[in-house]
Amino acid sequence: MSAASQSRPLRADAARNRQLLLDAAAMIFAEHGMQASVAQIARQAGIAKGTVFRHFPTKDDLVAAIVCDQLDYLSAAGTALSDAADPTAALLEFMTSVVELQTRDRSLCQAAVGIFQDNQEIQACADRLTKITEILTERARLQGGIRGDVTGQDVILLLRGVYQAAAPLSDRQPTLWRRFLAVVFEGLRSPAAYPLPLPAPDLFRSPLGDGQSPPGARAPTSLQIRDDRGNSEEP
Amino acid sequence: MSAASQSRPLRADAARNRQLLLDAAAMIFAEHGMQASVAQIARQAGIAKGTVFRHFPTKDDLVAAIVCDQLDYLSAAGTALSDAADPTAALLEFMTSVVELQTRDRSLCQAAVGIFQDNQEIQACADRLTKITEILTERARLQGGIRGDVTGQDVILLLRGVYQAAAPLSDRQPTLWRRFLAVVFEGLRSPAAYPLPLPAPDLFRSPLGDGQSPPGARAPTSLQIRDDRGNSEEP
DNA sequence: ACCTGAACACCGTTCAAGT
DNA sequence: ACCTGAACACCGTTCAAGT
Repeated sequence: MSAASQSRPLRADAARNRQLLLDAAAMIFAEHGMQASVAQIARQAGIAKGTVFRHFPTKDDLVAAIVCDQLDYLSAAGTALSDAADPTAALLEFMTSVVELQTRDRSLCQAAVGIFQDNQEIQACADRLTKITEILTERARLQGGIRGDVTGQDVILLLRGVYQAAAPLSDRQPTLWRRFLAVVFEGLRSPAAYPLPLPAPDLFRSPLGDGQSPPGARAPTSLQIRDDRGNSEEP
Repeated sequence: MSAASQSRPLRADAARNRQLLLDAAAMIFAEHGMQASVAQIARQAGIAKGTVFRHFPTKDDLVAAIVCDQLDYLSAAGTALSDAADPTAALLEFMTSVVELQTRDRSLCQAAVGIFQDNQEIQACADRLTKITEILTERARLQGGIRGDVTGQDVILLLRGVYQAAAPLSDRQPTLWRRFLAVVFEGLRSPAAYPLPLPAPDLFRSPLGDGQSPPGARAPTSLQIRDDRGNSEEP
């Protein structure tokens, strides 16, 4: 379902092997994270190691394919909530789903850091997810449930943070992320006591801000105590 | 300075090599993260690869030694702030320092997940840091600056989250973490709109809660929308 | 005691040889 | 076209041989 509509259709055995490979990879990455070996996945799928690299030129590409499926799943979950009666509650429910999936699949969050940057396919999926998150965020913002200077980008990245905050204890306290999600959501709530420092993050094309600029950008430095020479990009 | 006071002193050349090794490792880990190869570090230090494993039985132990130094640095920074005039501002300044160090040294945060669990040395350092963080947190709490159900454990783990949230964009927007730190700190502020779900995390010995129990534990489920069957530990 | 470098079992990746 | 498995350059780790 991920990158199927390319060139001409695969040969029967190739298509079969590809599916076996994807299934095996999804299973093993979910359990052991993306540091699981290609050999292990190939064994699980019942194909030769070399075949893996025929379907995906690099291990990262294989991870990317799996991650894309999950990002799309989250995009769908977000879309389903995009006309909910209570936008703020919908946003929280969406955020819950995102962290929940991360805890179920260890590779999702790991992959985000390493591959996000240059992988084309994952970029497209991430963009879709960002877009729907932006919609949910804006609805909650217009409802007055969350502060005015928060963007969908903020939300997505913060959800990565929520999962990672709880990750060190995930085996001993597997639902601890709910606590941290509550803290973060509390921080997003209206009314805002202090404006956020720095402009909102921008995952998209341009180095910083083009097209529709994010709403709450360029707030004064607020409560930052140490010297923060504001929004200097590259040093 | 880390684990020096063990058994009898090292031979002159061994002590010298150990220091060269630690310096090289600190430099290279900071720059490339802990996935930098042992060979690279040995080369930088000007010693043989085998010598690395004579001083540190495993690569993780080497990482742990470096990380411990940094945890101790943060503990010292926290101690220096433990009698500041404004406890809430002190806590925020401390939190800023912690995230700042993580952005300067990529290995710190990475190591926390993988090694925290079973490494003795790192446990001791982390415990010290947790203790001083607890002190700073309690002072801010008593001042009324942050909500009553937040612990030092929460703060430490959330700081990991703040860094990780900003990590995917750290090369393009290197100070973005300040924005996310502001969101999280806002979530910790008083007064609390809703109580936090789940008991506070507990990095220490016991599976859950012994000795001095954390303050705000066992709050009702608050705003969680989806089914959260509360604080069930192992499923 | 400590250092060294060859050796080992792994890893991701490549590619000639098969069907 | 696609699959296979041997081969390659790497990795962390071990250890006999040196001083």
